[in-house]
Amino acid sequence: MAVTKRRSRSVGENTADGIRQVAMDLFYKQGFQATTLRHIASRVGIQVGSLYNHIESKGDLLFEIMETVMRDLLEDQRQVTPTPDVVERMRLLVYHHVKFHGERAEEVFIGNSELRSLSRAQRTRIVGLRHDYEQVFQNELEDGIRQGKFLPVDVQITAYGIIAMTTWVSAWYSPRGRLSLEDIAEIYTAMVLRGIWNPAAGQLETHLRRVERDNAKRSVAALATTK
Amino acid sequence: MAVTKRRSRSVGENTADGIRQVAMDLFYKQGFQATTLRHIASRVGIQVGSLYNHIESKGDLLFEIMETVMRDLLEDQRQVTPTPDVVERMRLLVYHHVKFHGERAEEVFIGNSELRSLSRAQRTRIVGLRHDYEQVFQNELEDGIRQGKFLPVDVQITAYGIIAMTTWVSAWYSPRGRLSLEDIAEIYTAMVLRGIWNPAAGQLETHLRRVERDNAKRSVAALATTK
DNA sequence: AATAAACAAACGAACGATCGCTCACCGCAG
DNA sequence: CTGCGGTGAGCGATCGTTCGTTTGTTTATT
Repeated sequence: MAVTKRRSRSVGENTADGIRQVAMDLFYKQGFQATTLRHIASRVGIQVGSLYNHIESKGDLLFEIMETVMRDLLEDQRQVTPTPDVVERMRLLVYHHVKFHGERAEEVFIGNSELRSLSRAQRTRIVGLRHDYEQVFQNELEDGIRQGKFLPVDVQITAYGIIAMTTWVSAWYSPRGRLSLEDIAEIYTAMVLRGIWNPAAGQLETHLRRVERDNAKRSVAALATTK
Repeated sequence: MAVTKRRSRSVGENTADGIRQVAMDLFYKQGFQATTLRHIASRVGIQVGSLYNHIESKGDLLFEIMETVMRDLLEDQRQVTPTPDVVERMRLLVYHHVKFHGERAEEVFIGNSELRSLSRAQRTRIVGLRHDYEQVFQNELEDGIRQGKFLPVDVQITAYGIIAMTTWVSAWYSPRGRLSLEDIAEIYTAMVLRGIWNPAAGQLETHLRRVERDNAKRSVAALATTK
């Protein structure tokens, strides 16, 4: 059986994709600056110089990863915005945000921690996308306040808080953890809505019935085991 | 007027403190890996080699900064824990957390973003301190739930959320911003307490009266200007 | 079908720059 | 005159990047 000295073109599906995959993993685990092109190349199974057949530069590789995830995040958000009811819309915004940040934790974490490693132009681009994304939360808050469904909170600070709380999921979530991503998403969804809900607009609980039941079950179980 | 070739010992109060100050600023703005000892030395006004009269190594400099801020944070937290009422205690925990993270945004931001740059032993130490700090939030949540004041939420996920939301203040807060740090702290305090408050325990508003009034004022003003 | 030209992609050595860190030396304050 | 805290040169390592060369495969020509 002859050992092919050079990988056949059809064997390894796509070297460029492999590079991005490996880079994502290493950027996530070690950070951008601490990750070496030689390390990436080694994991891909090629030499350093060969990377440049597929990438423009190390910085460009980072930018590509960050732009891709931000675009996908905005795309995911757009699926929610047509929802007619503002409460349900906000609920879905939070829910989708948590799910996205759990499912694509690596990319999203890089996007949130490596802004500094981008060039000025690249950073401007990414920050712009992030701003568009955050603006949707602020707009929905304003809409809910105008309708009397939400308390007259400060929309900017509140939006920052909601996004920060749910974005941090990407830093600790593990698929092998105690709770499913859907559980976590519903916990935060309920917490957020309760935090901004205007009691004068009636009962919030109809929006959250399933969450209530699940939380109660879990809490009882937890208290039982820790006692 | 004679130019002193070498800085007098009494002029610059303390070189070691200056190094820590400069390092903190640069680690905050550029990240640890991207910050050069030559850059630090230049800003301090000395040569690279002279740094080693005051520091053990670059990595040790980072660790010192992170350990100091974590110790101070825990110290700040301990001032709150004797508060008898669990609701007021939680309120103060959040309030203090926000204020600390605004006032010492640079250090705290470094502590949250440069864990990867520490050695294994150093990281273990810092993560341990962080765990102790977070555990207090979980304990207070459990206490409040047991007393029926808080809803039976998942204490771990909820604590993570509260801490994440309020820690992120360190990433965007500016003393020259629209709101004072006290305003921001009260906004998040109210949001958190509403998010976990058990309606069966009565009205929460007595705990938040001042916040309500301020928020309402601000919101009316905001709507008036954006219309 | 056999051959040749074209091409994409990998190799491997090297470049210049820069990094953290060391060290022999020195000058001023106490 | 002792020693703390500077200087400034330089060490070895490593970084991102470049480039001439080689290799396997595809496409075109005979």
